[in-house]
Amino acid sequence: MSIYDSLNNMQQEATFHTDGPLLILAGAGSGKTRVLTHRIVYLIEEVGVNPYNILAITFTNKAAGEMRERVDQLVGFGSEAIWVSTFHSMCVRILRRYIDRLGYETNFTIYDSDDSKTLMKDVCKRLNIDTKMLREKFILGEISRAKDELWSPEKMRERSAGDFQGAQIARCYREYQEELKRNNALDFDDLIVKTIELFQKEPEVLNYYQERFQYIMVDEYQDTNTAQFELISLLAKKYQNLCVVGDDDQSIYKFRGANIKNILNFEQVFPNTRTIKLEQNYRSTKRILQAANSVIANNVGRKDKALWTENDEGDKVRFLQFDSAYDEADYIAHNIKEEVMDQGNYTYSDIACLYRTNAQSRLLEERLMFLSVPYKIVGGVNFYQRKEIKDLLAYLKTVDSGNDEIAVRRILNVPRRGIGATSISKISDYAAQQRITFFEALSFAGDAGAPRAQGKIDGFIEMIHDFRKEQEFLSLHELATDILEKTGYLAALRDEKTDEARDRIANIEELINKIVDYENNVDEEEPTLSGFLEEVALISDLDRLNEEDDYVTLMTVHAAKGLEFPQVYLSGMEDGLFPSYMSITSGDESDVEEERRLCYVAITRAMESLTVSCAKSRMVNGEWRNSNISRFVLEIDPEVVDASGRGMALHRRQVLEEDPLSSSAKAAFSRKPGNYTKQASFEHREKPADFLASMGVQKGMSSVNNLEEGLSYQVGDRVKHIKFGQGLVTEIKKMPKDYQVTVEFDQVGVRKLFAAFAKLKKI
DNA sequence: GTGCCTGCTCACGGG
DNA sequence: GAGCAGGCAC
Repeated sequence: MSIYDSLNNMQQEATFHTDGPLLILAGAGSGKTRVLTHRIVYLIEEVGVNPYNILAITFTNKAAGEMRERVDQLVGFGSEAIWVSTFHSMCVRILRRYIDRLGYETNFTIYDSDDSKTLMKDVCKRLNIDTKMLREKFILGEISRAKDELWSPEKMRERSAGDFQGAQIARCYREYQEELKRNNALDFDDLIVKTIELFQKEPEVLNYYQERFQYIMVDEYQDTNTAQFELISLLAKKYQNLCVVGDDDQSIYKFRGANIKNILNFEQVFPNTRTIKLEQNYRSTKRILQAANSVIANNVGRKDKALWTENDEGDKVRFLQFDSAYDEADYIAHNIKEEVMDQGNYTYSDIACLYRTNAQSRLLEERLMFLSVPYKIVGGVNFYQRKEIKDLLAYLKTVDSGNDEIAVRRILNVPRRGIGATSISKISDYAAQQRITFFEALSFAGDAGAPRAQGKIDGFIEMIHDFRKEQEFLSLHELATDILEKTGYLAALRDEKTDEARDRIANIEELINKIVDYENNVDEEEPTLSGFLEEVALISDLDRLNEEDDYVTLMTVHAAKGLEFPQVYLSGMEDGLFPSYMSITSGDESDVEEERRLCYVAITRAMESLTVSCAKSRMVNGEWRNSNISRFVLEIDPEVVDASGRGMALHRRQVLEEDPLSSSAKAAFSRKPGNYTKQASFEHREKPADFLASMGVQKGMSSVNNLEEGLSYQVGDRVKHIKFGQGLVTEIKKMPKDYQVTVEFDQVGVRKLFAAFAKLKKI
């Protein structure tokens, strides 16, 4: 009896085929992750491959985390030597080591799309391009496409001969790359492109990694683009031990340059490829699989295949149409609570709510929170795009290295120091002229033509230098806290005394918590500022720590790829939302086909129970929009659909009776989005006086003594937190400048908080 | 240089 | 609905 006995014939064949190129065409739920992980074990234990020589690439951080876990469980000793990572994090790791050979410093920063946009704005200004006519976003999109295809600015210029707009974009591209380099920064696409450049320019570096990664596996292969394919080809060229796993029906990243030819032409590029098809589904009931199959069958451009299962028939797919998106969200939240609390059929973590766009999470969040149903939103870059978070990160980046102009400029006058836009742009031009960094140029504000600002700027420079010195004896979260205090950033927010400012403070607190999490969980080396910044640059979801907690998962269908849940709610199934308006009106039927594949992915996430819902009317961009039932819903084989549900009207009455906030709840729905601060809004509503009092108490706290007096609670007390709700204080630990309070919250479990930030209030 | 108001634009997905 | 650029008054 071996661990491989549990695999079916095809799975075994894939597992045991270790030498030479291997293409696994794996349908949804056909156990491809099992094959990949077992294959890794087989390589190590039977073939005798050193774990150090294995590379496994996944598409999302979540997938990488899950694969890592499964591999660790199966392999045991030595598994940590295996590289399991996303394309992007693999490239970061390589570039941190060798990018100096391309003339960058190894402590480069990574620009997110907002940073890129800011930079492009500058570039356009410099090139006299009217961004009303030619939008930055459009230019960046074109540049990104060029990078996906590995076109240099030069190549782009050649290709756009005779095309005025194309030529302009090519100019922007060149200028943009120069600016990035001057800032010692890379954007997301550059991570891939520069790694390829490195490999092409430095054969011995390539050789090193070819020797290192003798066995390479790529998951979600259908979503790789040309650049990623080139990268893998380079790495696998020497040993040819490349195993890719993909499913053309689940290709959902065409918008990002995914090139389906990478699958279709694999056998040509890698001769002697062995191709194995996995067609038995182990995940879903027959009816769910039938629903998925009947939808995807409507795609014309696809390889015909037959996914089948030996699983039970299962329940029919439930379909419900509601009057409004409020009703829909409300129903889902109630239904989840009922399933878990009353019927005990499922735990919260068995359940996922999927939707097409991130914006749809707001209503669900609101209702789940109201019913105290624990939930977590996966993905959604919201948190790290918030102004206050970006500000604090910009401070940390500047302290870490002044090279990143975008970061320095972001905070030079935040909070206000009387350094205006005119001075900033003069210094920026001067820096470009002198070929020095913006931060260096700050010392020459006079020469740059802004002599009057020099005094204020010197104060800023000195402050940054002070923080750099402090770094030596402060931990990261202490440094962050110190920055917030000394710059007056927090004080400015506290003085505002608006709901919005309080939300921002809560978000900052969340970031501090994340820093502490990082400090506690970084295993390889010492926690460093650069290390933390690197992590947040690539990971949008640091919250992987509470994995054992029981919560409902909310995410977009894109984010759900590769995952499975016993019970799935698929909401917002309306024409114009899913499939998106853009795909319907583009005139290109293949756009709708990509949406249909996305729908196929959504349906195949469900193992036992699938509820599909839509709303007749929904608030979109400030106005009510009426929609029809999604064409995809109508494509589901009627045999497997139960559309008799009419619980919504009944249910609504019930809600009005038991929900004292329901009138104001509607108003609350229209509050600004804030995945991380919603509870705060409700808390304000309930006890504004308490909340204000706790804000006031915090204001004067700067020294430990003050603070000690200011702590209105002790171990054993029940306290209330604006975000996490109520809980029990289990420990108070004295820290150099603050107290660390451990609280067991009723809803979110144990959290360690800092007294100066956590506005804990005794109840 | 700052703060406030207005009008415009964008509303799909990921690292 | 919300963020942002541009215009304007101070």
